[in-house]
Amino acid sequence: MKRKGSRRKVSVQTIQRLPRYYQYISYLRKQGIRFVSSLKLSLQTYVEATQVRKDLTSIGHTGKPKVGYEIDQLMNTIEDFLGLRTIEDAVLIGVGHLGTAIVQYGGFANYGLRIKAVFDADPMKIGTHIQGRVIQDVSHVGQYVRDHKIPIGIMTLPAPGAQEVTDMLIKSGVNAIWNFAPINLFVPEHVIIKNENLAFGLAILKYRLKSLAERSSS
Amino acid sequence: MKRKGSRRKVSVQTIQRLPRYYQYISYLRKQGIRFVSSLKLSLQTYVEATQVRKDLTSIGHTGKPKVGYEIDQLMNTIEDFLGLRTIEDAVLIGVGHLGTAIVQYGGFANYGLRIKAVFDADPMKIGTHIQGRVIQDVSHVGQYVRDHKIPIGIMTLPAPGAQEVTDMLIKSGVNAIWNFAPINLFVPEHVIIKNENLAFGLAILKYRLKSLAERSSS
DNA sequence: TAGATTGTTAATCGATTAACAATC
DNA sequence: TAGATTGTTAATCGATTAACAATC
Repeated sequence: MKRKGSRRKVSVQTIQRLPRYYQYISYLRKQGIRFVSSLKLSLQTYVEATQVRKDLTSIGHTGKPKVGYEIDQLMNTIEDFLGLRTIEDAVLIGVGHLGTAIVQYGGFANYGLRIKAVFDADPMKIGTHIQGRVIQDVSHVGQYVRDHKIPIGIMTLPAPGAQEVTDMLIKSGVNAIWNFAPINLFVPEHVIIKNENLAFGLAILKYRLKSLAERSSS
Repeated sequence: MKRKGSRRKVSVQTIQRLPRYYQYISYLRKQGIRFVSSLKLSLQTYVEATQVRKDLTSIGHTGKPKVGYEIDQLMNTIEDFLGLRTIEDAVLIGVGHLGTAIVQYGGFANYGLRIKAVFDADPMKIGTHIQGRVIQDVSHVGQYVRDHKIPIGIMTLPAPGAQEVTDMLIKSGVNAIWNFAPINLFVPEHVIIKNENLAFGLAILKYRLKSLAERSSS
C-alpha cells in the first residue's frame, strides 16, 4: 500500500460539508451532467466557492481551470474519502415506523450500508417479515452479531432499554452505533457513536421561526 | 415590551449545542435532580465546561458558584431562547413510515410542534386515519394551509414531487419547511428551510469507521 | 488569444480554550 | 472559613474569506 504523503488533517467542518456536495453531484450525474464548478456547488450548498475549492483540495481532488470538476471523478474521490464504497453490515433493533422507514429506504445502499438482520422485543412482531427479513427476537441479537461479525448497530427502539441493548451489542463486538433513540447513549472510547435526534433539528427550526417573528415585528 | 439590552449575537454553534444541554437536563429533571454544574454538562455532551458556561451566559442565564445551574430555570431559559414554548401548527405531507413515525412520536410536543393535519397522494391512504387524523388528499393542502394559517410544512414524501408541493405550501403562506425528502429543496429568502438527510449522518459514521480501520491497521 | 475558473497564500475573523478573579 | 464553581478577560487556535497568480 502506497501512501500519498501525509495529508494535512481534514477538519470536521469539511467532512460535514462533503455529503452535501455529494448529494448534489449525484443529482447532477443522474441528469447526465459531467462537470460542475465551485460556483455552482456554492450556490447549491450555501458554502463559499473558495471554501468549496479548499475542501476539495484538502481531500486530494483537483479540477481544471475554466472547466471545473469532473463529476464522476469527484464522486469517486468523495466516496473513497468517506469510505462509502466499503459495504458494512448492520443490525437494526426496533422495527417501529422509524426502523421500518430505514430498512425500506433504498438510498443507504449508495452509502455502503447493508442491513443484514432486524430485531424487536414485541412477540407480535417476532417471526413476521419486513423487506425479505424475518424479525428476530432482540434477545438473540448478541449471538447474531458475534456469529456474523457485524460492525454496526442501528438503534431505532424506544429510549428505555436502548442503553442495555447498546451494551450488549458492544460486548458482542460492534464497532459503531447509529442511534435514533431520543437519549444520549454512552459507549467505550474505542466504539464510534453517532447520536441522531430529530428533535434537535426541530429546535433549530423553532429558533429561526422565533427570530423571524421578532424581526418582522420590530 | 421591555428589551433586556442589546445582547451580543449568539453563534450558530451555540444554538446547535443548546438542544443537547436541553435533552440532558430534561432527563435529569425527570429523575428529580434540581441542579447541574457546567462540568456535568460537559462530560455528558463532550463540550468543554468553559464553553458550556459561555453558552449559557450568552443566552442570559446565570448560575450560582459552588451550586451550579438550577435545572427548572435553565429549562425555561433555553425554551424561551429557542422559542420552544410557542406552539406552532404544522401540516405533514407524505404518510409513509417516516411520516407516521413523526406523527406518532410524542416528544415533539415538548418542542412546541403540533401536527394539525396530514396529507398523502395515495388514494388507498386518503380517508384512512392515523393518530386521530384523517389522511387528506395532498391536492387540498394549499387550501388547508391558507384556511388555518399554518406556518410549518413537514415534508416526508419521496423526492420527486417534493419541490412542487413545497412551492405550493409557500404560495399558501407557510413560513418554514422541515424537509426529510432526500433532496435539497429551494425556497425564497423569506422562508425558513431545514433540510434533514439521514444519509448525511451515515456518511459521517462511515468515515469514522474507515478512519478507525486505518488507525488500527497501522 | 482572452477569459473563466482553479489552487493557494495571506489576512481576517470568530470560536474555543486557558487563566483566574469573584463569590456563594 | 475553605473550597468549589461560576463568569469573564485575555490568549490561542483554526476556520473562513479575500486576493490573485496560475492555467486550461
